Amino acid sequence: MSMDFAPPKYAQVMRAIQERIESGEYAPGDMLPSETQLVRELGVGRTTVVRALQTLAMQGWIEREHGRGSFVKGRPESGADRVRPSLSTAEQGENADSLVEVTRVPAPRHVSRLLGVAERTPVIVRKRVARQSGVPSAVETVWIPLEIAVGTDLDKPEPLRNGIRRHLQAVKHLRFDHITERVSARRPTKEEAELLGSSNPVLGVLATVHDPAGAVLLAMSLALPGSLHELEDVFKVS
Amino acid sequence: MSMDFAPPKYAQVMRAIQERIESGEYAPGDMLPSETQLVRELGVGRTTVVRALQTLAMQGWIEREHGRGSFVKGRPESGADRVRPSLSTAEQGENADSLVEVTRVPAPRHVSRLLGVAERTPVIVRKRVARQSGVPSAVETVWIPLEIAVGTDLDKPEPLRNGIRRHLQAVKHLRFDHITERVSARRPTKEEAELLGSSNPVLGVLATVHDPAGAVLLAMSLALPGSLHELEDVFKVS
DNA sequence: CATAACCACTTGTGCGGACGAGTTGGCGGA
DNA sequence: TCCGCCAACTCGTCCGCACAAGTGGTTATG
Repeated sequence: MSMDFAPPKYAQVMRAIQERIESGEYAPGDMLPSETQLVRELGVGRTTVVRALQTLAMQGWIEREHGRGSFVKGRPESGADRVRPSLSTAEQGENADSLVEVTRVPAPRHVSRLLGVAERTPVIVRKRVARQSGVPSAVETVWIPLEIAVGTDLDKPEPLRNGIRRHLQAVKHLRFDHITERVSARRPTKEEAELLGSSNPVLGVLATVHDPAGAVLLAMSLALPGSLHELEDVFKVS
Repeated sequence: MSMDFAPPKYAQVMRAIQERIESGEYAPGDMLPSETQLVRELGVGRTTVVRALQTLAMQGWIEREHGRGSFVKGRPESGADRVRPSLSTAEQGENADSLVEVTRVPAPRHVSRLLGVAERTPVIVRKRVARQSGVPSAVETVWIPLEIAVGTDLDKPEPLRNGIRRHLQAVKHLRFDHITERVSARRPTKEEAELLGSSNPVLGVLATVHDPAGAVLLAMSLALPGSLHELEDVFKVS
């Protein structure tokens, strides 16, 4: 009668141990019960316990030392995902305020390079201003090839409430697979300076969005005022 | 007689399959031999084959589909490690040309924050200029607490041939565990502008280096001219 | 002809047992 | 006292077997 969908036992063992770590019952540095003890306590085979422990070790929850035991390390840090400005730009919903203009122009040289099309091929440009509590905090310029934009609302001057990624996903089933992003420092262009209300240095982000096959779906150029944005990153040495 | 150090069998199975993928014998999309076939071919138990295949799947070499088979995906991409300017600064060897000055000064406010010491605590400052084919490409200012610098050559105005990390490792057995890095855009300071020969916008990098316990070993502030540096990053969506 | 049952294949999970090897502490002999 | 050996513990690997469950093609049935 019951749905009776049981996760595999080794996963249950993992969960049990993770919960004890998170609750503090097993503190960092503590030795875990030995495999044999866990077998008795949990009523499963050693194969199962070992599989659970080895997976936890791979994920960084515990450390295993041959001949000594298994030791708690703590909840693994997720690698502290960096903030990805281009990803926010792809996700962010638009409103009448943020959308500056939508035009169709021949692709300038640097954009045609990013999109992999011939120079001066017509492309759609969506220009937007992101604001934080009213203050302009970024100018986002998105370049979309016509083949991609056709049949969507990307070339229409109305705000996309759900953002670019969700719109393309819903209307044309296009999947954003990965993004390459290049960050530098530069002066804002004249237009960016006007929209931002300042010509102080900006972080210039150039990004291309790719589908699973690696083809470029669209490109974007962001101007983030240096006084408002810091991109933080934590990483292990060697 | 022989050293006769044999890696575990499951690792040998993994290697065998990886090699066949890299050689092209198994092309992306191909179905791998079934577990039973591998058992017969390689003369090991199914447990061993399964462990190898499941590990390969976790690492992204292959995909496994219940009831259908295992399929080649290809060599997993390493996540395309981003360039870490602060890491280069820690590793880079110095020479008479690059070292600008080594002084002892009271920590200014923002540095004392980074180092977690009281304002105006004396600290060592090493200032260097990185060059690429003669052109100044970065100004690197490193701030080191006295406790760390004592007993090392960090407070001496001679170039450290092997770089800061290796020097601290060799002399005081201090291990660099992780680094947090914050990137922004700003104008260079007057001194940076002089050393760089330009006052165009720079990427400003503030970084702190931590030991395994999380304690701050040193801090650094880098000025990378925007016209010379792009930080590239590739990442998966969602 | 459409459908259902069946079969041969695949991977997923689980058990018990076995042996190897590293670690630790205690016990006895020198 | 000091040192070496050994037993008892730990994890690492491997095996054979078993059964569940998903997939795809063939065959029997209505």
